[in-house]
Order: sequence, then C-alpha cells, then structure tokens
Amino acid sequence: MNSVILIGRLTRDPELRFTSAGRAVTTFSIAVDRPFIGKDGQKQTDFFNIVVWGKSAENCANYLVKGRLTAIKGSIQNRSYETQEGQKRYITEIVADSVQFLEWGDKSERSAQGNKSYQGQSSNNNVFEPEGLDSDGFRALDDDDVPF
Amino acid sequence: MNSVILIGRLTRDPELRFTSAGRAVTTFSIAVDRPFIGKDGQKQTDFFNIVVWGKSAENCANYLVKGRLTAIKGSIQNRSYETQEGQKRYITEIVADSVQFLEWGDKSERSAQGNKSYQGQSSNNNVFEPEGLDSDGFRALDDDDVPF
Amino acid sequence: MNSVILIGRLTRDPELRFTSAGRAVTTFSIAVDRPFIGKDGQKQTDFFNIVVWGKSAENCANYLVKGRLTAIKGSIQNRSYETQEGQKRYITEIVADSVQFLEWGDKSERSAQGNKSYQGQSSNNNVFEPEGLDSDGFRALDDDDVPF
Amino acid sequence: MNSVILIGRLTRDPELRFTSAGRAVTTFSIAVDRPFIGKDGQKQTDFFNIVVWGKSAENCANYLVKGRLTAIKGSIQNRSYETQEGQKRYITEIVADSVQFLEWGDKSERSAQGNKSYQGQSSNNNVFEPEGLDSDGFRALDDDDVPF
DNA sequence: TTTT
DNA sequence: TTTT
Repeated sequence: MNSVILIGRLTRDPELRFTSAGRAVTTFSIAVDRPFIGKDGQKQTDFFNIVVWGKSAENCANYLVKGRLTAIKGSIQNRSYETQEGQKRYITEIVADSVQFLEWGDKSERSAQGNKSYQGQSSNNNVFEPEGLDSDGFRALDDDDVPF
Repeated sequence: MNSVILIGRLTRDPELRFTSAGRAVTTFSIAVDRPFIGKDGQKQTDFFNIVVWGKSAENCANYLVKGRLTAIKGSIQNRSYETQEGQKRYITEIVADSVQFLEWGDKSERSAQGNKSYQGQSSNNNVFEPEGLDSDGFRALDDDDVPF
Repeated sequence: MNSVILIGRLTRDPELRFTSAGRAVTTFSIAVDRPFIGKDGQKQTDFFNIVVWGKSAENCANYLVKGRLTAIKGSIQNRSYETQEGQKRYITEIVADSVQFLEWGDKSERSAQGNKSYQGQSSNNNVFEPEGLDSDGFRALDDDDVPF
Repeated sequence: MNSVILIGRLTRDPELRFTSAGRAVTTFSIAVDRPFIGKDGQKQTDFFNIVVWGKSAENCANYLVKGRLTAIKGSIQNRSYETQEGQKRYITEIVADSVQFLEWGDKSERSAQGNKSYQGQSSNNNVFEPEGLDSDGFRALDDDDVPF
C-alpha cells in the first residue's frame, strides 16, 4: 500500500515529453499549503514533483497551466541519481495515476508562458530519451518502468 | 489536502527522542514494496522516513521493532538543511498522525539490537535539543512545530 | 485504518445543530461524480452524507452553501436506527475530520435558501437533543460519541 | 475523487461469481475496528461490503479466508434496489481496485467452511446472471459496469 | 431526497 | 544507510 492524495496549485506549466517508445510523460510541481501556520506567523507550503503517464499526461499538458488547482491521486516513489560531482542524490516524486482538475479556464486565461512543451504529438526535439539523463536529473525511463 | 497511507516493514528499531519542552518524537524508516517487479526482474522497494509525535511516538518506541509490518497514515513534508560542508539538502518525510501495528509479538521476539532508544520517559542524554542539529541532519524542533 | 477522501459539491445547504452538551455538529450531503460514464451514456454520481463535529462544523455552517465544491477527509461509519414503523434501517455516513473549501464566494453569491440553520451559537430551538431522534433519523448523540 | 482505504478482517469466506460475459467478481465483508472504544466501554466495529473485479477477484477467492487481515484500496459506491415489498433500499459498497493480503497462511489453516464458492473457472451454477437479482439484493451486473 |  |  502506497497511496497519496494531494490538492495544490501548479507552480509552473506542465512539461510533456515522450519516451522513445512513444509513451507520454508529463511532469509539473504543485504547492500544497499546510493546514496550520508556522510559529513565525507565515503560511507553510510544501512543493511536490508530480509525474503523470499515458493519456492522463496528455490531458494535463493540454488543460493545466501554472496556478491551477488540482487534486492528485497516486503513490510516492524515491529514486537516486549521481550528480556530476559523483554524489548520490535522493529525490521523491508523486507518480499520479489520476489528476482531477478543480478549476477550468478557457485558453485566454492560460499562462502567458503558454504551454510551450506541448505542440502536437511527439514533436521530435521533445523525445524523452531512455538511458539519457534529463537536465533536472530526471531519470531516463523506458516503457517497462511504467508503474501501473 | 495532503494525505498519505503506507504499509511497510521497519528497516530498523524506532528511535525515540524528546524536545526540550518534553514532547516525544519517534523516527524510523519503512520499506514499502511496489506492486510490480522491475524490468530487471527484481522486486522494487521504496524507503520512507517516518516521524511520529506525542503519545503515538511513545507507543511506537514501546511496541515496534525492526521488521514489523505497520500501516502509517499522515502527510508528506519536505524540509531542507545544511550539511556540515555547507550544502543544502532536501529531505522528504512522512509525518504520521496514526500508526497501526499489523503484527504483534512478545518481547522475546523483539530485535536483538533491542529498542535501545527507549529506556523510560525522557532520560537525560536523550533530549532532542531545539536549535541544535541531530546527527542525522534531523532538524531541531520545538513544540510549535507540531503539525497537528 | 479507515480513511476516506471525497471531492464533491453540496446538494443542499449545511445544517448545524448542537448536542445538549453544546458540541456543534453539521450535516450535509455531497454529490461525487464517478470517473466513467455508465453504459446508458449517463454520468454516474454517488451521494454521501457528511457529518462534521466541533470547530470545523461551525466553519462549514458559516462558509459552505449548496453547490460549492469541497474536499472531505474522514472515515466511513455505519449505524442503524429504527423507523417509526419499527423497521431497522442501516445508514452509512462519512465522519469528516477535515473539510477543505475548494471554492470561495462572498455572501451575496450564497444560496437563496440562505444558511437558515445557523443563526448564532446554540439558539434554543436548534439544540440537538441527546436520546431524541432527529426528523431525518439522525441518531441522538452525546459528546462521548465524538469519534476523534 | 473518491478514495477509500480500509484495513480489516474478513467476516466470512469470499464468494466468487462470474458475469455472463465471464468476468470474475468476488464479494466479502470486512470488520474494521474504530480507534476508540464507545462510551459503553465496548470496542466499536464497522462492517463493510467489498466488491472486487477481474484478476484480483480470483486472487481473493483463492487466497483469502474468513478471519484474514487485509488492506483494501478502492472507492465507495451507493446503489439502490427495490425490496419484494416494493420499498427502495440503499446500500453502500466498497469497490476495491487493490486488495493487499496482510496475513498469509497455508491451506491447512484455511476456514473449515472452505472456500466453497471457488471450484475452478466459471462452474455453471455459479454464473452471476445479468439482469437477474442476487439473493443478497446484489445487482445484476454486466461488463460495462466495471468501474475501472 | 440530490450538486455543477 | 535499508525490511520479510
């Protein structure tokens, strides 16, 4: 059992890529407020990296923009990678198996930055190359890794 | 909304400490198997750091040992700290508001390492000093930080 | 472990009452859409009875109205009661320990029916009489029943 | 969003049936203890009807018996049916999309009642007839109803 | 008995 | 740094 539910707002537009086998994967980050303020009187917020696969990944890329409120259901996963200095880093991600949009807007309301990462299915410079390593340290994935 | 439920086995005996205000805090780690095996044919497992406060912290310290199966309900929180070399590290923890024991055993079955961290309420060398920094990089906490 | 999370819209204004000991309890119902349409081509929706206690009950009565989107975290509970004809009925309720408002509006947007059930703390004709039985078959409760 | 997680013990052996299209469906009931005792000093327990579909239904029928501890992840669904006296009844079920076995035993430990409902794939007198109505008021289902 |  |  590994079940997570989060409600929060996108901190940036979602980013859609594709594995070399053509499987869609979208990543974004959400801000989730804690229910109580800190002792410094400030609101406390946690930020989580979200990973979405398949058809839901395409929906997120098409309809979500920075600032939108969403509900995420999925599981927590950890993975490690090596920095360029050879240090091991651990990163935690939420692999969403369901993303519910809690706010809808028409395209004119969409982020000025646009949704640059999505311009039709699998434009070439957008391929998510397996065995490579993303600029954010995002692990190369191929389709066998799909966790559902 | 920030809700997590995990079922897994303790990877070590729980460790109980106290804030300077006397609030109990127990930490341990659990291993949670993923439902599907990896493409290398190996079982996949995630490890999570669990933090428990108050009365439940004392119960965990008293009854849990390495290897035991438990169900955790809580929320995910991120925090950062500085290493001794001055580098910023990010860590993700599950702050449990409820821990359910799924296996019970009598003391003779308990881990050979024992439950060394708990020898009565608040023995002096066990105080969790606020504003200090734990050997594991565990942030100094005082009672205002209690997240529930 | 008994944990439920629902996101849905209020089907009516919330109703606030008080136990004879003065503890606030608010009840309402939410409509939750299923992710897939039925084979008849119709959207499918489940309706759930929500029960909220204490301070959160007062917040719900003060800020929620029919139609508003909310996220509920709590547990499922079953109870039975006798109808006036002496038949045993079973009812399932969600006892919320947290209600998150996903839409906010000012009072002018509030339901025309108003929020008639809440007119200040514990007005006399609003007391939720223990050992009595509510018109909706809502069990008389006293404060020892509070499940958290 | 409609997400439920329960941990409890089977109150009877699971019952496996098949839709006329050959889809497996297993039903059983679990007892879930509440965290706090009632004001009468008695442990409080809720009972929930669980419905499992597909491959997981067959696993439950093959490996679960009365008394076993399980963790259920799924969603709550309500449905209504008419009694023979023409009265409308509402029933709440947990449709499980995942069932985790928390206790394993060999067959000799299995319930004396056995697991009578499962004797090979789709024995004829075990077909779950669509458009019919089960003795427990269980709605006739065909495969389009599968909720995932 | 049901909401957008 | 990991558990059965």
